[in-house]
Amino acid sequence: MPHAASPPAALLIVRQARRGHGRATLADVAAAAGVTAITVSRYLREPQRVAPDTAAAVATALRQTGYLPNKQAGVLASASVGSARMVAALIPSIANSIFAETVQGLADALQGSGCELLLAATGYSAEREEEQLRALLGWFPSALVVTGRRHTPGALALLRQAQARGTPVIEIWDHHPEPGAESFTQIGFDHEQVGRAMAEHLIARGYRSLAYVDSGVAEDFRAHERGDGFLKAAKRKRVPARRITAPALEAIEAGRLAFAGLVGAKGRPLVRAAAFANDHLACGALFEARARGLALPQDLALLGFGDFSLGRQLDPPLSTVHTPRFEIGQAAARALLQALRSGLAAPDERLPWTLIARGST
Amino acid sequence: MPHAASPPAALLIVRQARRGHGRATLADVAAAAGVTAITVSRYLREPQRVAPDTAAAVATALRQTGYLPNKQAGVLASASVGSARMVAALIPSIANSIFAETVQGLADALQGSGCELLLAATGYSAEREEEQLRALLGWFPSALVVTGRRHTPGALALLRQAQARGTPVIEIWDHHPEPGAESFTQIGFDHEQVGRAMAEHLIARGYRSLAYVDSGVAEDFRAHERGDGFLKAAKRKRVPARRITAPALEAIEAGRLAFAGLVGAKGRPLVRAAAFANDHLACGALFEARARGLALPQDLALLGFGDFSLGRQLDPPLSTVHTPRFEIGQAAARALLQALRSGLAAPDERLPWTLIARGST
DNA sequence: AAGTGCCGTGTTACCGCTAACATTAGTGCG
DNA sequence: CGCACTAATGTTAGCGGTAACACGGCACTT
Repeated sequence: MPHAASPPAALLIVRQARRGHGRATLADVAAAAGVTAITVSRYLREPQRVAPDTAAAVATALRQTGYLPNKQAGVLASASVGSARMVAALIPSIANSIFAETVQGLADALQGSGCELLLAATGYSAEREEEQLRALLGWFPSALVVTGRRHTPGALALLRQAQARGTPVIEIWDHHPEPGAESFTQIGFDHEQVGRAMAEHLIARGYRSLAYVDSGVAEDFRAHERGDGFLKAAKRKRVPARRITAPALEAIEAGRLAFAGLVGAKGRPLVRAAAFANDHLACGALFEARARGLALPQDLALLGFGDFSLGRQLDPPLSTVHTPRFEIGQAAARALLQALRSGLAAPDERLPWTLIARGST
Repeated sequence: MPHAASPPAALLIVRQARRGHGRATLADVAAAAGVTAITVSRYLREPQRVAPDTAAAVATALRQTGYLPNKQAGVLASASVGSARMVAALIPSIANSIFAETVQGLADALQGSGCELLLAATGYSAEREEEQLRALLGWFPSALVVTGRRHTPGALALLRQAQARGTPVIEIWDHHPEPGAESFTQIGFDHEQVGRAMAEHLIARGYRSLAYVDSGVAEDFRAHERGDGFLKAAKRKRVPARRITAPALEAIEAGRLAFAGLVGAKGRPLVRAAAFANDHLACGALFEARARGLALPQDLALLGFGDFSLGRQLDPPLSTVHTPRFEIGQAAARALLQALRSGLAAPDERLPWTLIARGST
């Protein structure tokens, strides 16, 4: 068993400094201002607690030294959860405009409160979500924003742990509270309900055979759920409906190709109307339909999801479901800031969507 | 002057723990494994340096305790720059698909190396960039990725400081090395050159009066530079060219409205060809032109920028400039990882773009 | 005049982890 | 058998900041 080391006195002087960076520290500022570190620290956090002339001296010293606080040290020292003012967000894909806009909303709303955003993409993989979550948690984020309500058991355990420690956990883009099972704050909407509404819209318009063109991304649960709702509603109304899956390609192109599944050998549509997992797919199908000389919506009605700006500009303009994608980010920011302030989990928020009937249905 | 406090011995016991969170620390794991903290720390960083049976005990203890390393503490302790494995990125807008894809490329390429991404949007404002930069630097990121080569003096000073301390600084989406002025690693392309190529393409096609429709975003320097190059090249070839500015709206809509500036009172085009700051603007103009019954490209040729998937699907398909938007992110990640490993600034990279002539010119 | 309370600032310890050095046992070698 | 050397682990002292408490001085009581 090793014994206690007795360091030679000279060593204390020899030991070289471990600071690799050249940045000014609180102590440097304090020295310049003729006070101690804690006074500078107080000035920065509660300026009214230091005397006016001390404050002036500190302010000067801060300017002279170009001090930038080391947040790592700050978080470590005030170990209370939430002090980090850093929010970790996990989304399926950054390149997907839907999530990009949500992140924009989140970032915008956090900006004012001095929170930084730690972002990671899961590529729609639950396993990668868990992995990323583990990495992000290493930074002790003040809050966690994850997409959807489906997680691996491991990820779920991590999220629950975090929540138990007082770190708000927000699930975005979904709203499906399960009675009994306590869960995290959900901010979004019910995708099955949207799917039902899509089917009901088409049926109300008089279309009597339907299709739902699902996303080619196997783990896009929310798109699948809309499909479930769609088929369920059609079944209830006794209208035949099928589900086909788009190829896993760039979405407009995928929509073009998926169109093949909607027409028979003679090029005539097999269904009267089709709903799509997203507007890009629908636009692709619309382009293809037009290229083949179909009259829309007489020969085939098309209904998108997402209300991307493109759909509005087409001929006929695409009927679609407007989603609060920017608002989800904003609401998530509001919810987590409130949770941080109050210490209580923020309430779920069901955000409104709208089915916008334009020319294509 | 206050004196040194002499804490009563009892106090040492009474003092409550400052740990607010309930997470296992290295010491907890060490206790469970019957070793000291440093051994666990070694196991995690250089497993080959601990004896096999110790390693086994530590591994078990890690599993039992569900230990997650506290990266704040780790970074603080190993104060060497770059140890954070966290990259801060500043982009104009997350919602803009161009930058979203770049961030996706960055995130994808960083993923493997265990780097986290700290993201902030500047909203195309240089002042906000400086502000955000200041905030991000508080986390001691291992590397900085900023967009473009124009910064406020304050931001520039911060970037230079960071670089001087050994933090790689990468400017993306631009490539315009100024001889003499040493700057940061630039990864992108020369926008003025692209603008020239756009004009030359249109002139080569035989169009003898041109317009450049600039972005409505006042601080989109790169779009302006393309316009500069465009006008310069036209002037050199003695072809009349004007610059008009799109309204600051959603881009497709803005393109529709900008179209008004391209036609005279009688609805006839004032120019033979127009180039646009981005594909969305061009698509908007294309929609409007088609709606007014113009023949494209006979009555008016349209040239976009960016090669968004939409343009490929239109009739006529949009001629455009393909940009390496995903690759810029990837290259930035590669560059900064290399810089971190080597300790030297990574070399500039000029990434290739391509002018793709489709049907609209 | 002594007690009370507050104001402004300082001292100390500690957050969780790691660099630097210390210490022990074991191994090879002349 | 003593010595150098290595392998494995430990001790100590930080990193830069903040919580908790200490303490002198002053104003205000009574």
